[in-house]
Parts: sequence; structure tokens; C-alpha cells
Amino acid sequence: MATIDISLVAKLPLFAGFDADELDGILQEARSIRVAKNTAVFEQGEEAHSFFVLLHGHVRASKVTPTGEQIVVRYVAPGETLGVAMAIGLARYPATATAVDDSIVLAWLSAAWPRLVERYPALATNTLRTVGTRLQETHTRVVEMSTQQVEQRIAHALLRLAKQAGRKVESGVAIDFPISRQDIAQMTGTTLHTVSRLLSGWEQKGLIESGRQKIILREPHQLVVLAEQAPDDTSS
Amino acid sequence: MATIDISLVAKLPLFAGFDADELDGILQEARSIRVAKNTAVFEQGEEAHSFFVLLHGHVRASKVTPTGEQIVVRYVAPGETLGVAMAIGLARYPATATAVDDSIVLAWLSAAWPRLVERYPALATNTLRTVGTRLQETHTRVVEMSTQQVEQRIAHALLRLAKQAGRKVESGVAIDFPISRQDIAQMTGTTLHTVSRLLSGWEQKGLIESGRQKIILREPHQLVVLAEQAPDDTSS
DNA sequence: CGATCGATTGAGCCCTCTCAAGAGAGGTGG
DNA sequence: CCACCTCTCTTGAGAGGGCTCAATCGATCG
Repeated sequence: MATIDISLVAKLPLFAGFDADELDGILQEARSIRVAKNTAVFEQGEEAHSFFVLLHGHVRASKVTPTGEQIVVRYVAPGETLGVAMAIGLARYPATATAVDDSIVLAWLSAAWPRLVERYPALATNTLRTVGTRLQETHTRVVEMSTQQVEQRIAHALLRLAKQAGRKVESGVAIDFPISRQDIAQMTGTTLHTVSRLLSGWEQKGLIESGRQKIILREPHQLVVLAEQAPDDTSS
Repeated sequence: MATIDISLVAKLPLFAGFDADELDGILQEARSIRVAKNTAVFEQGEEAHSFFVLLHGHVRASKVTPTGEQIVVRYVAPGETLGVAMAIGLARYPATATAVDDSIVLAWLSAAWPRLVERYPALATNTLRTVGTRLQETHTRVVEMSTQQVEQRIAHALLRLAKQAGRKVESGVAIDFPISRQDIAQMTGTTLHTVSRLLSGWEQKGLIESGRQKIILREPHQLVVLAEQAPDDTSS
């Protein structure tokens, strides 16, 4: 039978506290779906028919404003949930989820959520924890946008990406999926031009190494220094 | 017995779907606390001993950065929950909650949360919905800070405050609690000087009427126009 | 009635955006 | 396999929105 291997998901936060039988019961209802690079898992405004767990790959969640501007909400790492609109009382997805690499997701029908939660109440408390964590992270972002200069915000963003999706390479830590200057601009509330200028500068100082949709942190510690620098701190 | 009157809270989102008996069971464990204007319900970093429902008054949730800058996370209206740190897996409060008016809160010990959730699973799903809504609102804020000018952000903030805590008065809609230019600055990621200048301008145009910690929207619709104006829209 | 806290307003600057070109890298189709 | 085309990145020049610094005014409260 084409059920999903329990060992793949047993340790995910969403399934914390479940035994093998329960897990099996939940996974019974899931389908595994391949999503090709640069295609959407779901789109903003679309009816929230399913919710997902990312098994493999990377997904970008982004929002478009009525006036057409785009902002990146977050990058989803393997093991994280996405599209839990139904659980938080939304009938439609509030953002678009796009695979930035060939990815694999587990999908459940949103309609199954109420029943699953009734049978497995820990699903609700686990999801509550996850959503709470995201709320904290989003507040951090608001604080940064309110109090820091662009340079600090970008440094923080890169460090966070490296922590979340870093892959060790010879010259440092690479961000393990394709990401453009534009993406970083949309994460930090600035323009791709400013990002490009800043990254060029950092590259010349040897802090990073970068190319087309590729960034490697050579000196993470130096970036931390930059990130924590006060706006008018001209020491160095 | 000094139990809390069920009718006061029966219609709150947190208690959606509970019958009188269940509500009674939950309220058994709550204490009602008066919080004087300008005193803290709880403080950022403090152990999250309790969670709360605001019954009466208004509370400001704010965060302080390591470097001392302050930002306003949100204003809590009567009926809303606050301090649900434990439910989202935090041992300490991530923000400070300050009564901006004499207020009354219901308080439960955080330690009781797991037990309450086990007995009344709907508490978890209701809270999930609430936290999800806050996440959406915070994302909206990020989008605004990323894409809009200060003027639009402040207009949006005022309109939101009026919707959430507006009181009809002769000359328009008053924000029903004391709020300073500084508070608005900390909500919108700007400075009190810029807020002051903008509000002065609006007052001269007759859009608002304002005083010490007091703002009345005279022409909400005009503010909507302002709020939705494109950055370079010089028509009018 | 004094003291404290909030609001106002001016002057000047600077960080970041906008506008504008152009170069490089990769992918694709003939 | 090469030529082309598209997408990303780079870099310059100039402008401006909002911040910083500074001083004063006004109101509320004890």
C-alpha cells in the first residue's frame, strides 16, 4: 500500500506526542504530491481546499497587495506546515506558496481538519504552538522594520536564512535554495537595487560570496556584528 | 459566591461553543483583577504565570528592543485574550501589557491551561483561531510597512483604531482611550515628530480633531481616501 | 500655581528610493 | 552547438521623504 513512511514524519512538531498507531491514522488521509520548481502549491485567494506539510524542498510564501506589490512572508523549510488556513478560520489562502526547488508535500483535505482535530486534539495544540511561533517571528520582523536600517535588516535576514536553510560548503555557509536580490528586498522591505549595492559591498569585503540566485556566507560572525551595529555606530 | 457572571463572557470568541455548565467550570478557576490606568498587567520577560481576558478598559501591548527602542504590538479591546504565552509554548511574556485606562481582566493560572485544554478541547481551537487572526493582522502590518509611505500607514492605523475602539461623538468618531503621538509613531514605525506634523496638517484640513492624547476622526471617509492613495498620487 | 509630560514646529541632512543603462549568466530552439 | 533571448545583477546620478536636532508652547495634575 502506498502509505507514507511513518519514520519520515514522526519527529515533526505537528505530530509531537503521537504514537505509531495514531500517526498511521492521520497519515492514512494524506496524499503525497510532487511540486516542480517554480510552480505553486496554492495561490492567494484560492479556496483553501488542503493543508500541507513540506517533506522535501523549499517553498516561498508571498503576498501581493491590491496595487500589485509583492512581499515575501517566509520561506518554508522541510518539516514545516503550510496552508493551514482552515485551522485559523480562513476559507481562502492568504498568500501564495511557490516551490523554489523541486519539492514534495503531504496534503490533507481541509475538510478533514475538524474531524482530525476531534480525534487527535494534540493536532490543535501543536498547530497552536507553530502559529504562535510564527506570530513571534512576524513581530520580530515588525520590530526590525521599525527600528533598524536596511543594512541591519538584510544582515539579519541572511543570518536567519542561513540558520534555517544553511548548507556547509568549503567557503562558508550557503543558503540552500535559489534566492534573488529581489526576494531579499521583498523580505526586508527595501528595493532590489539597495540589496544589490549592499551585497556587492559585502562581497568586496569578503563577508559573502554570491552569484545568480546564490549566496554564501563566508564570515557569519562579521555579519552578526553588522546586524547588531547601532544605526550610527561608525566604529571599526 | 464570588464567581464571575457567565453572561459577561458567554459570547466571547474564546468561549465559542461552550454551554453554561462548561463555561461555569472554566470560570471557576478565574480571578477577576482590577488594573489601574498606566500600570502593567504583565511585563516582557517575566515568567508567564497567567493568561487573561480583558473584560473592561483598554490595554496596550508593547515590546522593547535590546537597544531600548519601544514598539506597540497592539491595543487590546474588551473581550480579547492576552498573555497566552503558555499556550503558544513560551515560558515568558514576549511583551509588556499596560492598561491605558482603568481596566478589569479575568486571570487564569498558566499552569491550569493544559488541564483546561484537555477537558475543553475547543479552548485550543478557539485560541488557534485568535492567534491565527493576529498573525494575519501582523502580516498586514508588515505589508504596509514594506509598501506604504508614512502618511498612508498612519491613516490606516487611525482607521483601525477607530474601528476597534471607536466611540461616536458629535463631531465624528473618537478613539476611546488615551493615545499619544508617540504611541502612534510606535505603531507605524515612524517618529513622534512626523506623526505630529501629519496630524497637524489633517487637523487644519478638518479631517480630524485632536488634543492631548485624544483623537477624533471627523471625516473617516477622507482618511480612507488618503490611506489608499498611491505614494505619488497628487490628484485632488 | 508650579512642574511635568505631551505636542508643535523649524532647519538641515542623509539614507534610501527612483530613474536609467548596461553587463553577465543561463536556458532554449533552430 | 551556436545564437539569441530572457532574467538577474550591477552601478551611476539625482531627488526627496522622513529623521535628527533643537527649542518652545500648552495642558493637565498634584
